Amino acid sequence: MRVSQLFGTTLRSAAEGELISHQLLLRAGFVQQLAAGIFSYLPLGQRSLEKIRTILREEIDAIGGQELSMPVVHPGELWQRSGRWQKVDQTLVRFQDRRGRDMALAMTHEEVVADLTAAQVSSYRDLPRIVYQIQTKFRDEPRSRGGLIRTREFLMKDSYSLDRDYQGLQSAYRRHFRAYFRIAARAGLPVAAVLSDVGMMGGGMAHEFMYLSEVGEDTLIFCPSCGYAANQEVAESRAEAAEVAPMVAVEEVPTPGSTTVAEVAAVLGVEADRIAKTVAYTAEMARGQTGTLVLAVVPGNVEVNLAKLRNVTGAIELRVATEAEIAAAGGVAGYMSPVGLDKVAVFADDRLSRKRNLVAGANRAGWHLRNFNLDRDCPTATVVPLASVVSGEACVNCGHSLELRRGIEFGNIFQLGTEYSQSMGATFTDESGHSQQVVMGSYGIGLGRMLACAAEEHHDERGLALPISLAPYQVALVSVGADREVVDLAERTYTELRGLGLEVLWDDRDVSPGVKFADADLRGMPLRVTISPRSIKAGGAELKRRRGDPFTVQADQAAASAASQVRLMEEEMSSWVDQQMLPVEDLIKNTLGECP
RNA sequence: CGGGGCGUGGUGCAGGGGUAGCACGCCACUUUUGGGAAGUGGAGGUCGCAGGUUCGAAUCCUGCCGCCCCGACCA
Repeated sequence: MRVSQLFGTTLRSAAEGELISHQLLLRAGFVQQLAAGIFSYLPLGQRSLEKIRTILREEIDAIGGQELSMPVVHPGELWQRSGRWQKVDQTLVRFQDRRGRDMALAMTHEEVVADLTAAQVSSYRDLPRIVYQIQTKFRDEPRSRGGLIRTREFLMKDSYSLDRDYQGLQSAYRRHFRAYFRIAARAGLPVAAVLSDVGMMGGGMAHEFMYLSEVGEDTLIFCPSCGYAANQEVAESRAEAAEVAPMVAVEEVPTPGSTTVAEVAAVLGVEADRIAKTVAYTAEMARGQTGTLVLAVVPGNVEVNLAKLRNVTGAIELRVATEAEIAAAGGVAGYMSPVGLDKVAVFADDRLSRKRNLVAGANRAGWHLRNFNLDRDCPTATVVPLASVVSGEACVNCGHSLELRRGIEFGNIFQLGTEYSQSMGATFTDESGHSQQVVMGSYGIGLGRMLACAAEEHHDERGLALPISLAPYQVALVSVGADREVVDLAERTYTELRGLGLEVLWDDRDVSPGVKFADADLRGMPLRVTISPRSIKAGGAELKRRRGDPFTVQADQAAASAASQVRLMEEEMSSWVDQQMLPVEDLIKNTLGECP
């Protein structure tokens, strides 16, 4: 491709966006935004995306995946059958066709896969199978973020495993686990697998693959000693020993004006963790239904974990209750506790049941209670882990002190089980002639996000520095000036490079050399071949890696040398991948157990 | 949805009741050609939208819309 013919230009500056990946992808002319969270991919971005597609196809094919393609528009009836029509909030875009039928834009494809399976699979001989597609999803996120990190319309590789039993599911899960590490490594991304919430997918175990980054939106809990890794949404810590002090009678104490944990702690002279903090939420149990009040009680030094609360309440949406809602239930904002509020569902963090004689609200303005004991004073509470794990708490497995990191979710894997098979009637006949439900797994990777992560990981002050596996072109050919000799050699080298099967972007524009170099760097071209009066005088052509030192090769060897440089970079990449894969088998054994 | 910020040529910005400006980019010609060249000439803007105030609105007022950032959600 000649730059003079390329659709799309580089920009000197970009105002939009905080994230470096967002800015660079805009400036390098990879993407252009159409609306909030909706992007076009320009030819350069499209080529990088195509490389990602190829990696995904190769790796999912390698574990037995078969590519297919499913619709973007689904009949609402399908989602009604699975129950998600009611469960999922506005993230699922609903509309009606001309006949007034409910329709939905695909945000994921479990329903459709299960529906396909119902028709295509009928015998145990038809299992196991893995099917996948690389296709557009639309999720009307409340807020898109960080350029390509979170968009509303995005490309996703989604695969689905179909098995006759849970042992088969384990095997498919494991193969995806391994493949995801390879996929990330081939994109130059170091990732960690963490236990995760199943969210709207339902089902059993789930892992997220996280690219560790300070700009990540997720908080992750790691144990440096035993390798425990979990998203904070589901992370657990080891329980402290129960206190043995005798329970003392409850006593009301005045705390006028003290409505926060810090204020109450100061007034009463206790530590924050000696306070039972009560937070009221309004829980929406189904779409369109009026909310009901639920109380979450946690130690004053930690936060209520909404993912955990959502799971334990079964709510589809939770928001902090208003003062009016609290008052309607008999509570007083700032002085709340579950004591005496019989009609409200109460969920309490298990840490509280091991503590004795705490401070709690008195449900009376200006007053708190001393000597609150969860078991005695609120026996109706559901006691579960409800608070977020914080840095320094003890690992559930080994007791070592836990650490917090930030990460961007690049992919996830879910063990779904038979939930969708059941609602769509995906069954098969086993050897004994009995009908069984197909056991499903679901596995996603966002392509645009993967590109954004790669840009976060691989850049410098000059621009992108994508790994050769993702760069839109392997070689930037830069011709300097319009001398006959230069143009002839450039023309010849361009032809030869392409003849050798290399992807070349020739900057043949009539602009100054500085512009060409700056653009090649900004676009992150892995290898630069410069042909100029100076390089010819020095013996031929100059080769330079994106972050390496330049060297000169003979004119008639320019293409061949460039080709061997490219091959070298590809080999380096693949040995890096091998190195990344070294610990993975042990990791699988440790996190998923011995292979079934 | 709550909070904050911003909407002015392609891009980045200034202006703040009376002529719409700057830089980069773009077009033409000339001179240039190793790290975002120089000169000359030129094209390009319903100042987000609607209403209002005013002799007069990009500017003031009201409402709406859009985008970015922070929170609740996700690949």
